[in-house]
Amino acid sequence: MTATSGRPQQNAGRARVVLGMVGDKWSLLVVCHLDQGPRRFTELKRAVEGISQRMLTVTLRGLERDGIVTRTVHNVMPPHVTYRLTPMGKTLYEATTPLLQWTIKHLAHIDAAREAYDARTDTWLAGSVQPEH
Amino acid sequence: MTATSGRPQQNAGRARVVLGMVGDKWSLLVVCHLDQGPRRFTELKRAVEGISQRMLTVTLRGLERDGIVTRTVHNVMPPHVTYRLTPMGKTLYEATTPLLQWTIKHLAHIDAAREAYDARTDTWLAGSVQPEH
DNA sequence: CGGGATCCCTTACGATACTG
DNA sequence: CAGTATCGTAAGGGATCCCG
Repeated sequence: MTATSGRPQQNAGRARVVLGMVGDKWSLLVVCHLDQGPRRFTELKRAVEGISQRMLTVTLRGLERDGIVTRTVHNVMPPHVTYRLTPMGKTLYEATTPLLQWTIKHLAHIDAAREAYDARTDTWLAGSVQPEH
Repeated sequence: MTATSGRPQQNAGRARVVLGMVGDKWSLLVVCHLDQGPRRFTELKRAVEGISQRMLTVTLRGLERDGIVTRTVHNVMPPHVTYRLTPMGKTLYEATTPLLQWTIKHLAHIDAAREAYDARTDTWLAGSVQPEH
């Protein structure tokens, strides 16, 4: 048997839960940065390149709801809010490590596979359609 | 340092690649089933509950393009096509194992966190609006 | 500073019908 | 059997404005 026991249906079903949590565009990015230590909203906004303010809010709310991060509000002016990983959040990030490692290891191979596939596909298209007269 | 070395920006950037591959609704499900051995199109269709014929095709094409599965056509009538994991596909699935394990371990805690969060949120909403009558 | 509310566009996805 | 083609809907996500 493989490392994960049980029927594939079960495994995969569970997998959907994690993917629902960190499978989106930004969650893992944010978790990754929070693994470095607590961060404030604007710090994250700057650190996570390309994220919009709206998506940072949405992402953080989702992570908070799932118990991955905690949100701490210090009632001062101007507002001061810090986000940090929960212990569970820490373990979640650690659990993604093999996947990170895998990606780094296979990145070149993946790119090659894609180019090869696209080249095949493009050729078929070019060959099936007659260049107009 | 954590298990993954390098700057978070790098790690997370790589993570996006894997998530782009298996972060969608069906890919990991399909990979999971193919880990059991080669399968035919209709076998997968039946095995992966709820997947539409269209999404199975789309998913398989994507996995094929990324070098995760191979598609083998036997030219007979009726058509006979088998899909199987590539060696790289095997290792990808293995790399997801910790995440599966993590999910199984923390599922109850996640549900609890969600309910607690939702309860808090609902209370706030209920408190701000007066019950009519 | 740390958001919420709104608008709008692009994808992902599902249902259905047709085909070699 | 193993798809392709087409359509409609829902969700994801970005840009912008506003507010305590």
